[in-house]
Amino acid sequence: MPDEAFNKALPKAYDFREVEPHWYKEWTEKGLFVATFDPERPYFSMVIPPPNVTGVLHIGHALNNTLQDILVRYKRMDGYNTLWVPGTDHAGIATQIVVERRLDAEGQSRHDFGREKFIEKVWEWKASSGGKIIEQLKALGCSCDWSRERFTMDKGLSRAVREVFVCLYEEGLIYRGNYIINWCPRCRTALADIEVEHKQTEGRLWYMRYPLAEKSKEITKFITVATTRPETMLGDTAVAVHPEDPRYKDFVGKDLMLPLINRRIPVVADAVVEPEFGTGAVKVTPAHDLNDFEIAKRQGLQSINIFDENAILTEAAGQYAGLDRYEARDQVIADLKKQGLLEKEEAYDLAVGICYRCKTVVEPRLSKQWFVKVAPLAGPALKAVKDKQTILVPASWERTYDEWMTTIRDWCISRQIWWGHRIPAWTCAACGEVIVAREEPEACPKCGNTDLDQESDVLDTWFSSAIWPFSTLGWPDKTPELEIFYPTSVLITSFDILFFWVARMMMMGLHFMGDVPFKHVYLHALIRDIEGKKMSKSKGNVIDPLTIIEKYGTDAVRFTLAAFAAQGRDIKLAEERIDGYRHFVNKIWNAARFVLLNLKTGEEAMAEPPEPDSFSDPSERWILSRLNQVTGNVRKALDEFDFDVAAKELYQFFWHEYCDWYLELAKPALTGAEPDRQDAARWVTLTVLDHTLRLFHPFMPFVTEELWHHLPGQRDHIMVSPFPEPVNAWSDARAEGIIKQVMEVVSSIRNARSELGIHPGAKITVIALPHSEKAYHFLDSQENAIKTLAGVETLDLPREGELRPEDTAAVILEDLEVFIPLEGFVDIKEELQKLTKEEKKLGKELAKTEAKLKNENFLFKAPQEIVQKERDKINKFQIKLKKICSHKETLEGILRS
RNA sequence: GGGCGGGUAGCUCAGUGGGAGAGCAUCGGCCUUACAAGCCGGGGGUCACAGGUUCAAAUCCUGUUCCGCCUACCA
Repeated sequence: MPDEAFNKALPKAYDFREVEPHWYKEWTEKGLFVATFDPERPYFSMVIPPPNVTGVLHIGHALNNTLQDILVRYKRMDGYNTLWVPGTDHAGIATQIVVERRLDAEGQSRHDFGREKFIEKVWEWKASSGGKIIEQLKALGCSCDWSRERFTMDKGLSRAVREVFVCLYEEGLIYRGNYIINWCPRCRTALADIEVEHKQTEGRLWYMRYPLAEKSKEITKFITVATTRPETMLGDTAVAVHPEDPRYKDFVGKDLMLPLINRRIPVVADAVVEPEFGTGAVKVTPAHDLNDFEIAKRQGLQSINIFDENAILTEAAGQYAGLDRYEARDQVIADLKKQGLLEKEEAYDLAVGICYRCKTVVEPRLSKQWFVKVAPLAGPALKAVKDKQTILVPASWERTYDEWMTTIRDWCISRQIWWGHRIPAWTCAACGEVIVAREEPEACPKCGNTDLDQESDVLDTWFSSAIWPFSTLGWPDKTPELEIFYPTSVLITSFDILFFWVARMMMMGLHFMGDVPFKHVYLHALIRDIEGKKMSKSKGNVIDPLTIIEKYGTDAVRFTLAAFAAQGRDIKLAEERIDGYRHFVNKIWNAARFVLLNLKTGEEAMAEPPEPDSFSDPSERWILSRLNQVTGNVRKALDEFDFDVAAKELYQFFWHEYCDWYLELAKPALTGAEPDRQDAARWVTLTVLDHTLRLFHPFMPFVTEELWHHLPGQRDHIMVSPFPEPVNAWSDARAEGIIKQVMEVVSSIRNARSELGIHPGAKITVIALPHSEKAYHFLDSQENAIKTLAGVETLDLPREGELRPEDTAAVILEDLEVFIPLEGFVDIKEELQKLTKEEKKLGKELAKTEAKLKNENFLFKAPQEIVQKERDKINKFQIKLKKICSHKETLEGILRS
C-alpha cells in the first residue's frame, strides 16, 4: 500500500527553490567542507583559481568551479583527506580601474587623494562590495573550506610575496633595467608581453623620404623608408639597411638629415632588415620599437624618448610637443607632404597590440623596469612536464607549453599603478644604493643615510598568483598544511591562462618548494555562445550563470556544464540544453517518489544485502549487474577527468534503464500479493536508488541531499557518505542477456502496435512462436514481463510447428516470432509493403555480408572472431528472410481469398 | 608567418580501424494510478571534398577547402 505520509512528504514536482538554500547552510554549519587531517587516509587537495575581487560570476567560472566541486565531492565521499582552498585575487589593474571609475563619477581622480588615501579607498571598496563572487560560488554549491579563504593581498600572502621577491633578487633572478616594454597610456603602466592582445587592424604604410645630409653627385639624394607609425620618426636615430643590399651599399656610413626635426642620423647596416619588405630601408626608433632597440644596442645608437606616460609628445619632439600620438601622426604626414617628402601611402593590414584590460593601443616604450630572469626557472618547469611529474590533461597542451617555455622572454613584473604589492626596494637619497629587503630598512647599509625612497612601482598581479599553491598553505612557514597537501592533487583551470598562470606557478613551485605545485592540470574549454563566439558583455551574448541558476536550479546548471565538458573542445552553450537537464532532475525526484511510495511504512530496512542469486527475477539481477558496471565506469571517467562521459553514463542508466525498464518491470511485484517478491523488489528499487543518488551527488549536490534524507534508515549527509564501489558479485551476464531479449521482444511488439494503429490502452492477445527449446523457455519464463511492458492481455505460447496463425501481423526475431491478430482493422496491403521494405533491407545486408565472406583476403587476414561474426550474421539474416517470405505468402493468400 | 583544434542527423555534440550514435528539435499516438518537466513509436546522415594505405576507413596518411582559437619584433 502506498504510504500517505511519504506521498505528502514529496511533492509531485521538484521545486529547487524550496530545497537548495537549506542544504548549503546546513553543510556549512556542520563544518562538512572543512579539511580533514587524518594521517591514515590519502589526500586530495586543490587551490581555486582565485577570481578577481572585482569579479562577478560568469559562465566560465561556473564551469570551472563546478568541475572542481565534482572532483572534490567525489574524493571526499571516497574517503580522502580533502582540502579545497578558496580565495580571491587583488587583480591590480582591474581593481584600480573599477575604483578609479567610481571616483571619476564623482568628478575626482586618484591623484586628488594621493597614494595612501587612494589605497585606503580601494580597501574600503573591497570591504563593502568586493568578494561578491564568493557568495556566488556558494550559490553554485562549491564545497570549499571557507575557513581557509585567502586574498592575495592579505598579511600572510603579502609576506610570502616579499620573501619570494627578496630571495629571487638575492639569487640574481630579479634585476632592474632599461628596456622596451609595452606601455598602456590609459593605465599608465608597463604590461608584460602576454598582457598585450593583438588585433588585426586596417592600417596604412607611409613611404617617407629622408634626404642625404651632404649632397653628393654619384648617388640619389634620399632614402625612402616605409612605416606604419610615421609620428615615431621624430625619435629616429638612424636608418638601417641590409648589409648585402646593393641598392644602399653606398649609403652605409653616410648621414641623412631627419626631416622636420633636422637631425643628422646615420645609415647603418644590420642583418635583421628584410630587403624585400617595403623599400628595404627601415627607420630606427630605439625608444619606441623593440626591434629598433635591438639594432641600436648593436650599432651603438642613442635612444630618444618622444612620448610621455600618456603617449603625449615630449619636448624631444620639438614643435610637436604636447600633441597626442594620433594628432602628431596627422601633423607629421601633413608637414612631410608639404615638403614633398611623402612619396606615397598604401593600405596595409597589421596587428596592433592592445591592453588586455582596457583595450587601449599599447605603445612600446623604453623605460626602467623590474624583470624576472626566466630562463633558469623555465628549464625545470619544462622538464617536470616532460617527465610527467605534472600531467597536463588533455595532453595536447604539452606541445604548446613546451613551445612557450622554450621561447619565453624575461618577465616584466613592475607596474606603475598603486594597487598591489609594492616592490620592496629602497634607494638611498645620498649614495644611490638600492636596497632590497624583507623589512623596511632604517638606514642605508652603505653610507648610513636615513633618507630612503621606496620604489613606487607595484608587482604584476600574476606575481602573487604564481605562488598561490604554496602561499595559501602557509609558506614560508613550515605548516602541517604544506606537509600534507603539497603538491596539490590537481589544478582545474581554463586553458587561456596556461601561460599567465600555470606556467609561472610551475616555475615558482619548483624553485621554492622543490616540487611541482600540482600532479595534474586539467585544462577545460572556453564556453562560447551558440555561434562559437566568445561571450562578452559588449556583444550581448553572455549567458549569466546566476540568471540561469535562478531559472533552472543549480543542479540542472551543474549537470549541463559537466555533460558538456568534453576534453579538447570549446563548449557552445545553448540555453535549451539546460532545460532538458532540469527535466532530468525532476525525473530523479519522481523516481525517488515512486520508490518511496512503494516502501513499507518506516521500518523497511536496508539490512543485509541478499545475494543476487536469491532473486528469482532476472530483471533484478540485470539492474544490479548494470549498476555494478555503471559504478565502475563513473569512477573511471572521473579519475580520467572525463566529466561528460560520467554524466552521460549516469543519465543513460538512470533514465533509460532504471526508470524506463526496471521500475516498469518491478511494478507487478511491488503491487502484487507475494510478500517475498514484493520485498525483493523493494530492496532492489531502493538499493539502486541509494547507489545512484550517491553517484549523482558530486554533480547534483542539492537534489541528492534532499532525497537522501527521505530514504529510510538512519542517515548522515549524503555528501559524507561513501561513494559507491562496484559490487562484482552483482555481475550477471545471463540476466543481462535475458533482459536484452525481453527488451527486443517488447520493443518489436510496441512498434507493431504503433504502426498497426492499435490504441495504446487496448489490451491485446498475441501468439508467440518459439523456434527453439531455449526460446520456448525464455518466453515461458518471461511471459509476465513481456505482458506488462507490451500491453498484452494474453500470450499464447504454442510449441513450434503447432500453429501457423493466419490473419496476423508478424514480429520476426532471431529465434522466435510473435503474431498479432489483425482483427480486420489493419490494412493488409500496408503490412505487405512493410514486409517488402524489410525484406529488401535485409537482402542488401545479406549480400554485403556474403560478398565479404567470399573475399579470400578477408578470410585470410581478418581476425577469426570478426570472420565468425560475419558468418553468424549470414545465418541470422537467412532465417529472418525465410520467415518474412512465408509471412508474405500468408498475407497474399488472404488478399486473394 | 608559425602552431593547435574542428567540419558526423535541422541544432549541440559523442564516437578514433570491423554492422553510423546521443540529447534537443520534428512528426504520429497516448492524461497507462512516480513523473505531460511524462510515456510509446516513427522519420531524418555519400560522417566537408579529393586522393592514398588496408581484407576492411567517419576513424590512419597526404592534399584541398571552410570555421575557430592561440602565437609572432616584416618596419
